[in-house]
Amino acid sequence: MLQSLEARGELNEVIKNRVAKACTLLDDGTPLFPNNFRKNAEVADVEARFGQQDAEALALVEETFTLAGRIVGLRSFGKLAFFHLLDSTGKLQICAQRDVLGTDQYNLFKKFDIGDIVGVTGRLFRTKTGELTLDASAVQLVTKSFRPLPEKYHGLKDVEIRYRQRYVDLIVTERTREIFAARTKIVKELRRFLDERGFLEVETPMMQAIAGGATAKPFLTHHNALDMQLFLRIAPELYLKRLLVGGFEKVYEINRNFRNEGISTQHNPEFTMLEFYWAYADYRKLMDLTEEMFARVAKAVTGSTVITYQGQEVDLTPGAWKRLSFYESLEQVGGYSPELYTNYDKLKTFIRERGEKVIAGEKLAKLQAKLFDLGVEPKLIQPHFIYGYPTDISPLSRKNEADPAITDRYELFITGRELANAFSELNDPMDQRQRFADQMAEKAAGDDEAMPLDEDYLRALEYGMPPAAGQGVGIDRLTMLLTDSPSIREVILFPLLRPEAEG
RNA sequence: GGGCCGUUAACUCAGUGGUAGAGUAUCUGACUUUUAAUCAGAGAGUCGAUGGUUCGAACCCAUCACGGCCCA
Repeated sequence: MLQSLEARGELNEVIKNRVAKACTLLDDGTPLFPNNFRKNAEVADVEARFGQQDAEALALVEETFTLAGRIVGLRSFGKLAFFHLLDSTGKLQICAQRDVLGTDQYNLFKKFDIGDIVGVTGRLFRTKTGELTLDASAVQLVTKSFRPLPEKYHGLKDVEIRYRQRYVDLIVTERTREIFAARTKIVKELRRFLDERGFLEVETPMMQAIAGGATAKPFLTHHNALDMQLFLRIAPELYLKRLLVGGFEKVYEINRNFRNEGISTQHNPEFTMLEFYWAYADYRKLMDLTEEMFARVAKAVTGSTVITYQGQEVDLTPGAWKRLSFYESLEQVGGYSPELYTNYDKLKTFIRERGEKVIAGEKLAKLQAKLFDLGVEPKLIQPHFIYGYPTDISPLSRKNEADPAITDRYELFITGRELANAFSELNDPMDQRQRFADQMAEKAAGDDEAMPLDEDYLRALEYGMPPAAGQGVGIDRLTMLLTDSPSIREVILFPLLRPEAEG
């Protein structure tokens, strides 16, 4: 181990000391990585049972507890020491006294380091300062730690180390542990919400021969035995809708999508989406369901439907959500006139002047979408459903019956970001074939994000897909919102980073 | 892809051209109720990398790497 550390230039004084100490432990017959230790309690249980009891009440408790965890924050006084034991449920103070442990056990304890995983047994008491503490009558080394933990007060600040060595971040940053616990809670609560309503959770292919269901660049991979080019999926949409054809009326999937695009505070190449489809419903019904769903999850995670994100209050209480059509939002929120957004040349100039790229031959609807991104989206802080998107940029959505130039589709915006995309599904195979054809034309014209034609999907529609509404919800962004995290990397355990520089 | 900022001890950070600093952590000693324990002492560095300017570079210049924020 020393040689490999030396070779990587990571060997320092502290590690050398710890290795030397470990050697003396081994010489004394103390294994560094034993597997015979068994605990019988967890910090949170102890806290829950005795957290409220005073010193007198605790003195009457004869039960002993055996806990395991990592030593964090050691304060030593010669023949007495206090430290905190961190397990997956929390922290508990441990008191190690020579008079209680005996000289041999105490001397053994003195060889432990901050960061070591240890087992302790003892009774509970309350210290002079009133903290619930376990008075150790036995200690055991469970796992030796050779690397020093970051500074106890400032913690780990270097975001690069926090993301690359998330294991260290999780040990020392309580907030990080909270965020990922919240993330799990969010996903569980979404599942519960959908399960209660009869939705069936399914898993559809992540490796797809045709990457459809969204407009995005895919990752390419290869299957050796079949000698076949495959894409990592950009969306599960077309497979989930095949299941509607197959007769499942309510389905959902929570899983990863992969999009080969830039990285930012709101984009990670792999991200998690909830997509669900509901037969015999339409996009209006989904709006109601979504308000209820978000409120439910917010309440489960934060305790309230009114939350704070980066200092701004956001009201997720059902009924408080605004509904605005796409064109209304351009006028009312963006302050743009129809003279601007319906005039192709004017709009093109306007957008270019504001630094957005315009590709030659782009349709008016695409320019309108860019105008929306520029001047409307950032202003939608409170929850807004923006509905009635142009048909040209909604190739899988059902056309509005009164106006075929727009679709029965909405996007949900909160804190100036898109959180969800939903629509009444297009189930007319002839219309869908035409939309794919339009997309292929755009692809030919140079739009490398345009959707490919999926012949098998059309075949499925030709068997008949019931009218349905479906929605995709970005789980990472929802987690950002509910954990008040400014960057998507704060809510992804191992965000994508370039390889570490050598040496 | 572009702009700005960062990279100094294990961690958090000072250090604007003249021998590399502090706190924490570590080691030694004292200490049985601390919780950023306290007190005394010690050790610990490829100043991200490479090149250049200079008598002399952590510091100035160039290139590169990694990261952050903003823009595309």
